[in-house]
Amino acid sequence: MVADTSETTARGSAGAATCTPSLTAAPLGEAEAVALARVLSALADPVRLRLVSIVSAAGEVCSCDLEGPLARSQPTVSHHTKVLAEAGILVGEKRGRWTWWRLSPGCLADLRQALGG
Amino acid sequence: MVADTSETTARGSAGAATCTPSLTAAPLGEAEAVALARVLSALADPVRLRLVSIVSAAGEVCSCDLEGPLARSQPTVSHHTKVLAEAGILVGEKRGRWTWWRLSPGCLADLRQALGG
DNA sequence: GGCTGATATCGATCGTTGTCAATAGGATAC
DNA sequence: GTATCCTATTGACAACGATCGATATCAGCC
Repeated sequence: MVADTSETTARGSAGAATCTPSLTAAPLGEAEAVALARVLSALADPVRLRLVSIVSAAGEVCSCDLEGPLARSQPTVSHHTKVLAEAGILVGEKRGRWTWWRLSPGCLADLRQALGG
Repeated sequence: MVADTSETTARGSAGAATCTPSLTAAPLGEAEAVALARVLSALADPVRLRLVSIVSAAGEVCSCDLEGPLARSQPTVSHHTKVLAEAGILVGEKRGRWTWWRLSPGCLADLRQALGG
């Protein structure tokens, strides 16, 4: 048990950058631009950038360990994790009372590629 | 001649992502996060993404050739080019009555690297 | 000089978003 | 069951940003 209790990812929302064509290749279509902008918007916040870097460095982080380093209230931290999860950047897993967050594998790589990598 | 008539770049504003450490390496500092967020914010808009992709595909584009493809008014296009220039993503050069825009060399590569490349 | 055309700025509007206090939801411990 | 703890949601407010019409600035032409 434990395994996959309930992937809080909200995968249904944004497909992330998962098959975005390169920015620098050809003129972006309207829909592609909107999809890419959604992922970039999720990252375009200092608090969320630091949140992602903390998760990335630690591999896996509990929500309760984010309030301190980010110097934000619990609702605000919850809000930011939700935004990042809806963008497909973070994956949340509930274990008991705690929610553990980790990076969605390949997401940042996809984003880099969309940026002309 | 011609050369550098007047680099409208507004280089004085944001240093771009020019020496941002990797997001995935260590926890980002406050200032670094703010700097990176500024560049990402500039890109986190569908209109600006398409603008960048148009410039990237064409190499160099006149302002007057952006209104049509972007389906936005002239003041709005001017606003977006200004935002991108202040973020260090676009470089503008005035030649006569026209302003020509091109990508700031290395900027996107720097950004990709900051994203953990 | 004045006229025309390209771009930038100003002002206003309106939707979005970051933030927190208060509250609700859920899981564990007693 | 009740208490306790962690997380999510709600509601409100302030700040930001995308957009456009009107106007200003500036370069070239007559």
